[in-house]
Amino acid sequence: MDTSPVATLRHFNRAWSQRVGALDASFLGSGRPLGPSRLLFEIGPDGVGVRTLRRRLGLDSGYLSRLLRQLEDDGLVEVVADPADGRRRLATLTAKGRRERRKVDDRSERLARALVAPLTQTQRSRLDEALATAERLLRAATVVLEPVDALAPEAVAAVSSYFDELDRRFPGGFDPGDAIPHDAAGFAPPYGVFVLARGDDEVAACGGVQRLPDGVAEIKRMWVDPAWRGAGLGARMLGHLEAEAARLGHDVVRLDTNSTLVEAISMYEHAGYRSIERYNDNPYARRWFEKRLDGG
Amino acid sequence: MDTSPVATLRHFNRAWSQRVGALDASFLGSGRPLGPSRLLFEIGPDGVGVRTLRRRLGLDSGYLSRLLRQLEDDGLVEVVADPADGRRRLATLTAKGRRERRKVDDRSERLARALVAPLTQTQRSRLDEALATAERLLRAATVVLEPVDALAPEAVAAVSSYFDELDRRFPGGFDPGDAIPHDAAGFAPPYGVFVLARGDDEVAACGGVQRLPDGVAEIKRMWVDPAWRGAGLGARMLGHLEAEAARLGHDVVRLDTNSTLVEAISMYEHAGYRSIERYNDNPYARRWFEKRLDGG
DNA sequence: GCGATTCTCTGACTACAGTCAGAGAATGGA
DNA sequence: TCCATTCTCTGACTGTAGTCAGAGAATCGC
Repeated sequence: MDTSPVATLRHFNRAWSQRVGALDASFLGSGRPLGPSRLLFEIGPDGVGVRTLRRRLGLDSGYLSRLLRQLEDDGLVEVVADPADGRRRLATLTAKGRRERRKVDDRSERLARALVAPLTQTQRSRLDEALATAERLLRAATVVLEPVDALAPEAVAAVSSYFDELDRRFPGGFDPGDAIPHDAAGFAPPYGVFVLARGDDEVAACGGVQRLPDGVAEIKRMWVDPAWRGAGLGARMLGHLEAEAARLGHDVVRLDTNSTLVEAISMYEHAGYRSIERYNDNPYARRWFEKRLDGG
Repeated sequence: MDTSPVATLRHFNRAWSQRVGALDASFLGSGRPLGPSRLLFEIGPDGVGVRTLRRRLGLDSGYLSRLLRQLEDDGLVEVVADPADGRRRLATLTAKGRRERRKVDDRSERLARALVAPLTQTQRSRLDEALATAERLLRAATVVLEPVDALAPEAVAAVSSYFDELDRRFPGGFDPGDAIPHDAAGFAPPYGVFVLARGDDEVAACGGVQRLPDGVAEIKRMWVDPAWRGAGLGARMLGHLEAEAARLGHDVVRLDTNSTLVEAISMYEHAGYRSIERYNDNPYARRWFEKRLDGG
């Protein structure tokens, strides 16, 4: 039933935080409070902008500033102005900071190791698989879909990744031409929409709806980042775009695809799309699909 | 490899605490800090001893006392002296406290529900299964085995549960007679040992080693609590008892069992035991096994 | 019955996490 | 060039979590 995963989730949460919460508390063992330790981790070996840190850790700017100052006083990080924009500042680890970070890392690693030590090899693989599955699903569950301007930098980046993938997968490659600016007009309200799926501050998927000349809706540029595949994000995006199309007043959606994209084709068929005749002159398309939104 | 579950574990921990840590923080939404909220939960509908609370939550006695006082002032709990022992105190929820507890519970439930809401039914079941598997394995991994006196209350309770199970499973029932006090002598050092597996403050499994009249070691009273089965605890206990036998100077161990206990038999065979002739006059035994500890 | 022990409570702290308001430098757009 | 905005930092707070020492009542073991 529906209640089961919820109960399991809550139950698991208690068990987990009792046992493995120790992995966080391990930061404490380093003689440094949690805040600075997490920060040390998040800065990473290559340094990062203060602004990014603030967003990633969800900290108050004043608080973060003080934490950084503390680490700086201990000689673990260096904070310098961003040469590209004097308002921003960049934090990097010093040699001492990198050592310290490794120490905390080792500590956490040892704790994790000790935790699984009593398990047999088989049980460890089962645990590994279970946690990986759970994480993938949880990550996918917390992805949020939101409409954006098709020319917003993140949108452009996502579509470019999509085109790059097409170029790698199509036997003859793929030439986008001026597709991005050309699409943008079609994805703009009130006749279309472009949607980004965001998780962990990353773009996980994208897709858009536009109106074909004959008034029917078309779904285009649907793409899921490889790192996010296998958790039903494609189907969710598809459903979301269909709902958007319906909201825009359509009761039929179409889409085209290339025979190479077998996962996509099976997803469309699974979602109730049926094959139709060529409805456009897209030179890369080999298959055309249509779905009635009222369930017909 | 060995490193993989460790990496997954640590990775999962980050993802989990970022997303689902919200389930804890949800306590905060009740206008009450985490400490008192957790306490409200742990007291439960039936009330509980303060001492138990302290152990379960791992709190300082002074701190706990203050937390309880706070909840008492809010009219949520009542703390009264234990009639059986005037030093101890018992905490119970008032009607208002029960309402408040339910409110927090609902809140957490809703959050968990919202978390899995974007997933399809199939994905939810997969998540459910993955989390349940992970929890079972983690619980098993944190079980600790330790030698105890065979007449300690927990040991007696465990063996009694074992006998009860035999009585239910054997076609003709099982009569323990004076087995418990009789065993105790054999399990006592220096010739024997009795081991309890403890997890979550519960007894998860038990088992003992004693010396047969002919000088060979015998493993007896091995039992895993039904709630803890399916995570390899039996095999772990068996291995542990073999190691204990070796430590006591033996290089051969024997054990007997009833044909009804099929899981046990397959575990013994899997662990390298081979069937032998009857070596004792146990009226309930139908199968007898032996294993050389040096690997022969 | 008496001393040692167990159990809870009080007082006096400390450290950590985080918020809020506002100042000041750098930048971008009209 | 100037005004609004962005970004970081400082000062002044608040609340929560938790520790430590010790007092006082009840109980246990002899």
